[in-house]
Amino acid sequence: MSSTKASHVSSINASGLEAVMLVDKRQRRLAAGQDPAKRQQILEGANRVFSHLGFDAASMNDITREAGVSKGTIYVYFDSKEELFMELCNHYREVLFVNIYNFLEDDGDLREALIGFGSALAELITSDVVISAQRGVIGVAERMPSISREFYERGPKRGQAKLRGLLDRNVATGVLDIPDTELATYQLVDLFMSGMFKKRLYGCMEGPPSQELIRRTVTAGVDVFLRAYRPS
Amino acid sequence: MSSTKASHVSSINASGLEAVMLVDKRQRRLAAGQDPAKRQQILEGANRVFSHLGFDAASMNDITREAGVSKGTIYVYFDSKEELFMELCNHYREVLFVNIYNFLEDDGDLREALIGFGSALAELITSDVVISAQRGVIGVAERMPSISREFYERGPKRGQAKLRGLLDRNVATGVLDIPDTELATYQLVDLFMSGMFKKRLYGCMEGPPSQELIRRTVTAGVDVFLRAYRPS
Amino acid sequence: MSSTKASHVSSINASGLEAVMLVDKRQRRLAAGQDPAKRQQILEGANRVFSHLGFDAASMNDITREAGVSKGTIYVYFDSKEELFMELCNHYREVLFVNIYNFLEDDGDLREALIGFGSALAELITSDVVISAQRGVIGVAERMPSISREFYERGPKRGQAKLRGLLDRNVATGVLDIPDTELATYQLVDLFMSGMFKKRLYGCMEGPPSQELIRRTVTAGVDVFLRAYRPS
Amino acid sequence: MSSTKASHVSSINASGLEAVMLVDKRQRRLAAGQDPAKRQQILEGANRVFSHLGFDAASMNDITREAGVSKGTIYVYFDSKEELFMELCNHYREVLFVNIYNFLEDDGDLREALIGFGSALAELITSDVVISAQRGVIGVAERMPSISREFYERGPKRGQAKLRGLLDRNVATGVLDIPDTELATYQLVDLFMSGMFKKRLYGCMEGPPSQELIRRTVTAGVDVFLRAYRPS
DNA sequence: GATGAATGAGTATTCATTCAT
DNA sequence: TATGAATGAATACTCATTCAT
Repeated sequence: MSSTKASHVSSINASGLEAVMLVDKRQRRLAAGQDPAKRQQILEGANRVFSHLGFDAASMNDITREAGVSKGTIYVYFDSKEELFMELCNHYREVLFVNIYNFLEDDGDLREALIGFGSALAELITSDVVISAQRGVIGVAERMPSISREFYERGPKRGQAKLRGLLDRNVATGVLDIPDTELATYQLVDLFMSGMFKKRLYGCMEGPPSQELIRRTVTAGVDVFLRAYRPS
Repeated sequence: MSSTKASHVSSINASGLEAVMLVDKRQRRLAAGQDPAKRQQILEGANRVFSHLGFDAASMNDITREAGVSKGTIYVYFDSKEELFMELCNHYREVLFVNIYNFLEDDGDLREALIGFGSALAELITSDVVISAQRGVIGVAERMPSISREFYERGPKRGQAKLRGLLDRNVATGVLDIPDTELATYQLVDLFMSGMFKKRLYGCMEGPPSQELIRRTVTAGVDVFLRAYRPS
Repeated sequence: MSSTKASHVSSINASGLEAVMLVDKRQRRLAAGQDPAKRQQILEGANRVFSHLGFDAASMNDITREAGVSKGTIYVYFDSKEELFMELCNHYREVLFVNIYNFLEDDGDLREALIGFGSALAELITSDVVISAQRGVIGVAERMPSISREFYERGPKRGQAKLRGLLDRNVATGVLDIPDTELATYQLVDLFMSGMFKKRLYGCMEGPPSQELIRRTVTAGVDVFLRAYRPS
Repeated sequence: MSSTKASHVSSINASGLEAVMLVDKRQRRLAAGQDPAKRQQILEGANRVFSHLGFDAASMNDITREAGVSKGTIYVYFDSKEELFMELCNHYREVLFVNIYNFLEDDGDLREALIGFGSALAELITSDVVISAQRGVIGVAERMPSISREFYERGPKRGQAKLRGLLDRNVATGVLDIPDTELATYQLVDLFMSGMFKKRLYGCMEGPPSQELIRRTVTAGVDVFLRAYRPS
């Protein structure tokens, strides 16, 4: 299962995004700034550059080179470097988190469901792509608060809500005994990646954690959670 | 006790740092780059600017203006913008974390000790100063990994080690039953500030959390931890 | 003959260099840093500024203003101020010395040939353009020895070699009796411009010497040389 | 004889300049900017720095360090960096050329006298100290023409006059047959150091020429001169 | 519509000069 | 009087943005 997810993260660029490229090639020419394939091409180049360098150190020339489009063209699609960055964040947020919530639909065993979702989430959030994105977004949080806020609210927070729904349902059926499910959700998500998230963010863990480490951490986290919140 | 600490964080600038400024004014003049008061003045200005703008967007001119010193003077005290930033990180790390570990020396009630330490740590880490510092450091992690890594290793990681000592001692005496205390330490620290840390980092929580919210979150976290790891 | 050359030196900027500017204007646009006219424009501005101020005192802003190009453009054509200066030296060396050696091909009367070549060389070397270049190059000789060395080796030294060839041929045919033609060549070149070169270099002679003065000095020098080295 | 001169050049700093330091130590304190020893100390430091770096690249801090005086003190003795440089040039010109004309007083053999004087002059002018000074002076000739002009007029030119006197006397007595002794003087001086002066100035000859090379060059030059101007 | 050469305000850093001690 | 810390204008160089082609 988590091996399925593994391909999820790493193939984001290839599959998740190209869907948008199904352009109607019949029309002779697209209006300025209207070709989704070109837009996509720019976003992908920008992503590679911003990921490696961060917002400030990335130059529009770098992006130009990486995307294979001219400077002028970029400015037709995006008003400024800042807007390009914001759109990039929005874009990836949509794409990355789109499939992750399926794990929560399952009505099978609670522990299994939590471990499955937790593993997928932990893998995604500690992946190179997402760590870079988070760093970029956190780095400009002070200057462009809306970007990072939105990133969080539409990304992690939405996951939180879905997860909370699952917990609520289990509280209702008496499987769990949780006084404050909002707080418990935060706790559970943190427990999913204890010892991995911060290390990754600060660069103290070189690459993404192994499947095995993720599985071990998530399992331990879920068990702590269940021992604490299962009715005695 | 934690209320004592509360003043600790918010008065860092006023109390913690000015101690150094008690310079013997009798001596003729201080050597170039040797006046601690001036050094402090520069660090404080730099802190304000870096906090608001991040490393890249902050200009030395901004810092000059904010610190009220001339450009030349800054370069007498710090070799470069980068060094100034690193020194700032080191400085605050030293000052901020210096007193926090006292809570772990207590040999009183375990739950009380954890709640005391957790509250102090959560307050510190979600404070404006420290959030800004973390953002700055995370923002440049891709390009200057040594800075952020060092920040983590000398800050959070050191706290982790101290806390783990306490857990180990309680496992030895049979008060706790923990298979992997390293992992458990990470879990506990995350539980201290579930729902607060990320929100703060991403700018989704405007100011620092209230004393009351901290206390509530920490207590809930500690209780989850103890329920999960207390021998049945 | 030397009057033909006279126009050579003073019209260098107008004629010698603009030849390159005959660009085919049909092509769409020239690649960055590839337009010879613009390159020339920058070199001419730089020449004016470096000539008046020397390498260090000349600022890139001055050159920007004088050349009528933007700073960015200069940096597309030349990597640095230093490189611009070196290219300028190379450029003028090539252009200025290109036609001077024709006088040495002549197989007419030796005295006439020496006077013709000496006049052309003296006029060139004491011209405003070349005096400025030499000053610039000598001024940085201590710090950037490669520039000035190259200037000498590709400029004066090469002329020396050609001239020595002529002397060698005349020694072989018994027209001259010279024990050391290398030294004799240096002597002859110095005799060409005795009393003019140093005065010009040190700024003691305001403008370039008159045609008449050059002719007189060169003739006298050649006669000294021939009296000394003609077989008795 | 030329070995005596050799020590002349290399001991300039030690002997020639300290004479000025014979200060009357009885007076309690010297007026600001009036202590010749301190002035000398500054000039020596400045000389070392300007020689190695040239006018522009030399910083007042370098001079401060090298001279062992404070910045303020330098500005008491010299109004500006520029004035310091000018004074330095004047100073060294006086000292260096002061003893060289003794060779011209001799009323012995003409050839011997010319070789003696020529050797001393060539050694002096191609010495490290004087080459550095000339480079410095030539490098700023465009911006500060008075400095370099004065350097030439009081240095080389004055020597020229003395030498011309000797030639004139020999023309009067029929030993030489020279139509234009002014020009002949320039020719003779150039012949003294053919192949050495320019090479040294442009940095194509690493250190000062050997005694042997000087002797050889001067002798050859004098012989050319005499063959050309001795009455047949 | 797409291009990329040109622009010039902005950057970090240096250094001649001043002036409080 | 001598000092050297402080100043801030000036420097070489970069890069987001524009606009002629």
